Amino acid sequence: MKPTAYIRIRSPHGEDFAIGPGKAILLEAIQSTGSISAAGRELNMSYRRAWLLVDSMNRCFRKPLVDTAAGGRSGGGAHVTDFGLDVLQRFRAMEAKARAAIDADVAQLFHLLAAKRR
Amino acid sequence: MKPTAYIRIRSPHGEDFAIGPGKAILLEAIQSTGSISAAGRELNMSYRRAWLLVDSMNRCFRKPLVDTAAGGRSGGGAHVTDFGLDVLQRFRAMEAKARAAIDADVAQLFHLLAAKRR
DNA sequence: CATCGTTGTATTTAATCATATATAACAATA
DNA sequence: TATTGTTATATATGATTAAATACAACGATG
Repeated sequence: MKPTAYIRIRSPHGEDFAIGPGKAILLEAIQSTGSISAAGRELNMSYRRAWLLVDSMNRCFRKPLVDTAAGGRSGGGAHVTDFGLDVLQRFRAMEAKARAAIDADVAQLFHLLAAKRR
Repeated sequence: MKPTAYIRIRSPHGEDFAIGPGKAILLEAIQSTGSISAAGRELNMSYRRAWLLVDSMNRCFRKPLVDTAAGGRSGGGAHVTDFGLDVLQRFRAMEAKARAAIDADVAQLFHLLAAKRR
């Protein structure tokens, strides 16, 4: 297993991060499942935790990344807004660029890491 | 205040990170103070926490990044090894490269963030 | 050999975070 | 209007993490 470089963007105000690897995955799970609770189940996290992450994202950015609706035949649901999709794509693009920029360095650093846990 | 992109390197084995922004700052504080406890005081963290971070680094890598000595006139101390300095410089270089690679994207993303906390 | 401040470790206490559980509001549909 | 599964929220319990405290070992020096 290769070492991995993670990047995350801290909001200029507040304490929490605007977006990172975990929130990106959650957005993608909401996209594919159509609800916060289903996404939470898929990612093995409690509904509360998933909701909290969504709420944090929606509050960090100018506009909601996820729109929600309670009620209806299927109980309701959630979907990633166009704005949310834009942010997600930007984040993934940034990840890719950062990774490409330090790929060789990560490989070198790998050789400095201990072979086994100790 | 501008939003900041953080990168950290996860060790290929184990759960903890090999190095990240916090450990880099700690290494620099050990460099300038000559001891783990003084570095901890400078960074407003408990000695235990600072020691735990140092121990984690030393175990993640092939060789110690910090050498320690107990006893002596001044009680003892710690210093960043040549190997540790190499790792630190590599990390700072990776940070700089990653930052340069996504600098423009971070600036754009800034405009998508909420102006005030909400 | 007594002193010094640090390292390394253990133990206890406090604080924080995560999970589990419960429940009201919701709105489309049969 | 009864049913449905979700959203949104509150509360309580458990788990995890962090801090506070204590103390033995260390070794150069006077």
